[in-house]
Amino acid sequence: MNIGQASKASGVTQKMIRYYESIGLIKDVERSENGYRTYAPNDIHTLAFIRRARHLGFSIEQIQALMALWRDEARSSAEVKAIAKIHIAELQAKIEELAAMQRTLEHLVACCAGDDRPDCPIIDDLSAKAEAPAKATPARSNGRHRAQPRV
Amino acid sequence: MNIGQASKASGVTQKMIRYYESIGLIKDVERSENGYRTYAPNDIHTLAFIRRARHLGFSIEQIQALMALWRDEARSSAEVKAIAKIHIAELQAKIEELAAMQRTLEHLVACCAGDDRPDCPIIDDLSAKAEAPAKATPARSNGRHRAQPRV
DNA sequence: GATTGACCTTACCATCATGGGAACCCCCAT
DNA sequence: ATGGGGGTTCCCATGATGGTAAGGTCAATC
Repeated sequence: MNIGQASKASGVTQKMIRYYESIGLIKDVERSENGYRTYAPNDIHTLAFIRRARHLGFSIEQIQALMALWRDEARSSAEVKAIAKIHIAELQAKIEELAAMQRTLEHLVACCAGDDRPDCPIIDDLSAKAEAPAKATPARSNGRHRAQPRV
Repeated sequence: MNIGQASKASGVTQKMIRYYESIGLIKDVERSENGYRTYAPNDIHTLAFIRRARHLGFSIEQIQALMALWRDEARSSAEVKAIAKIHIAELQAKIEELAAMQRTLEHLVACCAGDDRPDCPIIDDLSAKAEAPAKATPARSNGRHRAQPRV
């Protein structure tokens, strides 16, 4: 099975299949005489595993660990669970970060008339020089740790 | 005021100040004879604006639009509000995507014994070949549009 | 006057996972 | 032999950020 077939069967793009091979996430696959990569059903299975793990937001590094456990007959489910729990915590952190932004914005939007006049609490907030906190949403610990968050 | 002072005063790293200049988000600033960038209080204000907008998760492109409105005396608050609403929707979409991952993972983790034995529903799910959906979380439309989500 | 150290400059590389495209090779059918 | 639909490698781009190296500048201290 060539890479095009493997891509369709696994749902992973050809581009990414080659990338996963190049970074060692999957082993270098057999080549036929013309240099084409040749995939066995087992390889497709592996690729689909990766696709599903990516779909759940696992990083390549985490997937590497998961695949090692997958192959390991003597694994303990505790190890797998630990990785999953870490990822859940990562997702939770990210969600909270985004939700905090959203909350602030919702508040500002609610305060903004949204008409033809230039007066705008959103702009005011962004251009504010360390004003006193608003009374409507008091002392809410919204975990601002990074000044420049990666979004 | 040199870039170091400007960085401290605005909370934007020197690196990012130069970057913002290079991409045209802020105008090329005055240079003193030795080639050092020189910042006026107004520039600091602009940088702080950018920092706060980034903190709310606005993209550089959106910030460009927000800053144009900020400078525009004849702006309508509706224009600002529109940008903010778009961003709120983006945040919402992202949050839902992550929450869907989290929900699935929570379910799998709850099903996993997490002991010394290798049997693991998490691994089983990842390596599954298009099984029937679980009954515990039925037919939930969790918006899976991208096969390989950017997380 | 010379050295030190804090500051500034540009330029390049790395991140993370992914897509796009060019230039080229291979195979099969018309 | 020509065309088309595979495949291959290599380079570049994304977005926003950090790191580092090699060098210029300045003020203070020895």
